[in-house]
Amino acid sequence: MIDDLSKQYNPKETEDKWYKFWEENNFFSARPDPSKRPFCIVIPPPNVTGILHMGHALNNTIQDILIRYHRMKGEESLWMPGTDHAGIATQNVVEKAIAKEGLKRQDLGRDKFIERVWNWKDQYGSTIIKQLKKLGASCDWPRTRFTMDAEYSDAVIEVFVRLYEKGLIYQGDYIINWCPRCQTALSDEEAPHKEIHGALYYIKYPLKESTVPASPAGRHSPQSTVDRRPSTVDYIVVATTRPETMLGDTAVAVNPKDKRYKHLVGKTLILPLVNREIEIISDSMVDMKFGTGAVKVTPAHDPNDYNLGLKHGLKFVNIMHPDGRLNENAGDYRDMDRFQAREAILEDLKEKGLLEKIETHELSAGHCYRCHTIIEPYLSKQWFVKMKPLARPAIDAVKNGKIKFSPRRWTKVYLNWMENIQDWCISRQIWWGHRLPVYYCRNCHKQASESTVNSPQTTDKAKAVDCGPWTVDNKGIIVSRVKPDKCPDCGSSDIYQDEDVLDTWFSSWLWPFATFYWPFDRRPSTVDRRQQDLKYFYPTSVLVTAPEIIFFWVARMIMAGLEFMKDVPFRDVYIHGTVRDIEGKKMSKSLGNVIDPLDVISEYGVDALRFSLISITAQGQDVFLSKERFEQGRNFANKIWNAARLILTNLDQENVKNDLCEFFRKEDLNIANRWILSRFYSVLQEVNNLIDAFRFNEAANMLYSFFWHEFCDWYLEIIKPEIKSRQNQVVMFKILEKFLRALHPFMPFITEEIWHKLPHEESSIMVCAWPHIQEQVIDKRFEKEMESLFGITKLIRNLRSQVEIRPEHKIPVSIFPHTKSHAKLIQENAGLIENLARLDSLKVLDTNKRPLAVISDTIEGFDVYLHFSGLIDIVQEREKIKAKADKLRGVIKVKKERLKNPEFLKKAPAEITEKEKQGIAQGKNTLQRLLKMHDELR
RNA sequence: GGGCGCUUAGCUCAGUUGGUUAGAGCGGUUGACUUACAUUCAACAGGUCAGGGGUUCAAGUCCUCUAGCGCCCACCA
Repeated sequence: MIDDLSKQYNPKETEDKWYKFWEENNFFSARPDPSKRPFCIVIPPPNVTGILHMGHALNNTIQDILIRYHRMKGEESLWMPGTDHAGIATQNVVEKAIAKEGLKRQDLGRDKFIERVWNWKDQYGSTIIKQLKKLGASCDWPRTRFTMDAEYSDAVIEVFVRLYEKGLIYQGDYIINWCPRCQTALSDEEAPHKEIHGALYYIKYPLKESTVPASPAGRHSPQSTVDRRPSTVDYIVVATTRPETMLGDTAVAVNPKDKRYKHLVGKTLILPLVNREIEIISDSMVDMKFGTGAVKVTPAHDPNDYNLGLKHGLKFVNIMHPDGRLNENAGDYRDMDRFQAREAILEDLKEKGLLEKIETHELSAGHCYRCHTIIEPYLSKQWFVKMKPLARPAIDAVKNGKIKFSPRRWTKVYLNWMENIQDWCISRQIWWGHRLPVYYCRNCHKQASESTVNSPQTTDKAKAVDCGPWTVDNKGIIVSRVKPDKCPDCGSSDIYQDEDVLDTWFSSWLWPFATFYWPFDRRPSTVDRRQQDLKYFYPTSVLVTAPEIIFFWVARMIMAGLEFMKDVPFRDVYIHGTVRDIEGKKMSKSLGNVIDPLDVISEYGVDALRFSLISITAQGQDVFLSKERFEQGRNFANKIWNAARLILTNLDQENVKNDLCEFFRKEDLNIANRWILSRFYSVLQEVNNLIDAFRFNEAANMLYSFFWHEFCDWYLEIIKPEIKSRQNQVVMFKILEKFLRALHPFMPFITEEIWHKLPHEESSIMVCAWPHIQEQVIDKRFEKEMESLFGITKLIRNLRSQVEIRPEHKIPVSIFPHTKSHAKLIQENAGLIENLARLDSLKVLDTNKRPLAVISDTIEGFDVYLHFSGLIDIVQEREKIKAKADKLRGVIKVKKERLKNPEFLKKAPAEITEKEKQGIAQGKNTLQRLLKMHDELR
């Protein structure tokens, strides 16, 4: 059992083995248990198309730590897994796949295409799950849910119908974010704005009839002073960043206060290239300072202009096909791509002398979050959720602390968004997703199919509506959980379903309860057990996620939870940082700066990946990664492995077998054992607090430095000479065993592997109890005393190193302890120091009279004399001592001044003043000794 | 245009509610194959905590201003 321990830890031999073992034993399974507290995390469902990246690795490691920790603490801990159907992303992936066969989705037709997506999902959809298993994720896998499962879809439909019935879902024609490549509407969140280097084009719009200017109006560029002398105004200059939209202009607007244009309001312009007559209107929305102060109004292609259009009763001229080409309303530019048309239009304007100038202009435009195409603001009929009523309780829940964000600063981000929330466009013109439970009676609602302009099958019929707003006519619209047989109004059976599907996030926002099969009434057979599950685990405990999906998902889950469950979906939201490369760039495939977690796993091991990732993730700060970072984790695993080897090869299992729970009486323990026990439980206490506060990196680093620097470097070295003593056997075994438990959530595989080599009762470390704090063994005095002995040891090592005494050369050392208790400490532990500092002998002096031929130093409570007769650089030594003394003098001076300050004495707490006093006394003492040494050294 | 974060050792970063002489990992220098580990051990070097001003007995930590970097949000054509 012991001989097979190799010198190096080999993760490959353990990882798959133990994962299989855990799964086979159902250790990840959680069931409602009234005798235990529930702890539940729902996984942020990765896309079915997903491949594990560092963001997943970090996110899921944190969740696994929490789950394993709470499980060991005796809470019934459920980690609910699943995947997201990720409408657009998945559709894009499958479209790419069939493109290799030369097919478009339209060639297959809707049903065949959907079938292909399901096939694809069956074949590749479990990749990400397998990878999460590789990471060690202890999810309750048999519960795995998919947002397109039949039962999950029931929840989606239920929610749609309820919201519709409550008047919170409506259909209407609005300007939405349109991706011409994906050919679907997007929500505002799915169209993030990015800076682009654009231009501001100044275009002349001729007046139908020239007028004499009342003032030098009509010329607006401040620079143009030379050529400004038209006696008449025969045009107005407008500035635009998207000249191609001029084809859809139906007005030019100016500010009513703008003196330059006051006399022109109401006059008619001739829209160049199109020769449409358009009116000059006035509206306070227009910013006089921007551009020329005159703005072209394109109600069908700009959200602001849309509002102006409604307000002033303007025409809405749609000039674009859904794929971004211009339509028949664009005249000569018909069928050109929107950017191609821009060039052509500019060319033509220039030729006609109507392009006054072009300025470079930085602007930001929405980009499709799936394909990065520039978004087109596009007028179309879509479905929306009214958000304000849902937001109100969700704001309250965070404000009154029912939900807490960590780090706290995200609260503000959340509240800011919530308080300015806009209605949510939820219909998508793609095929992969939940069909809207909306049906139309062809008889009552003749126009319905025609107004769904974006539906791929519909013709690209241009939309030139005379005026708005459109009355939303609900007649003939049937929103229903099941397809109705006939129209409730007219009785017609000519009924068809809306072609659109729902935004993916419209299913994700139900995740914390839909994964528990809510609503139950639709599947009565399994109601009882499932209801119990939901009741027991909802609200869930913690949501762990990245900042970029606070709006997409977190905020919406809170709203859905409060609306449908009447309770928050989770109590804590832990937001971790974004994983970036070493230059601070976001890791992405296109940048080619990706570090693949699977590569790291095969090179360093899962535990190394997890530990390194966690230890460098400060709370909420972004993570900057390079591959070398994983060496620390690998080295730590190796260190643990080798410490275990040492212990196992020296452990007489009889010593610990029969009395696993027995501790020696405290008084009988030697100082090293007392010390390490005290340290372990001190550290454990901290670790508990840190995990509870989501400070995982600090917890991990605390365990690291305890194990490496205290347990291995000092403790094991101390007991090594007497490693066979029964007391040492029991304590070293105990500490190792408890430490492995505490480390298990961070490094599950190596801890399990070693656990099985130790004498043990439980079948797996992951079902062991989290170590209970033994407060009675925590003793700060012993910790201090031990530190003194370490201090002396270090001081001797330092002196040896200064005079280059070879390690194998044992030398005599004398110590003068300043007090009786110090003397006692040294006398009792002389052997220990002799060993640690490789001494020939350690003599305790009763006077600090300096022996001959020594170098010496002093630390708190002790003078240490190293007997050495060789040559040393006396000048250098004296300088070192002097420098030390000078520094100390400075410290003493500062402290003295502090103590002289009446304000300090009055206001500082007693313990601080006391500390200062002690500090001075000790400092003086040490200083005196240093000076003495300095003088004697010659 | 708002909001947030960062600036601490050569590099990458920790640093809870303000309280001894500011820490870690990596890197550097020196020495060591000490029978658990060279993925190791020991020792050393290295910091005006971005800059200015303020609050306080006490500031890396709180306030304010400035500079640089980064992120998020926003309908200025």
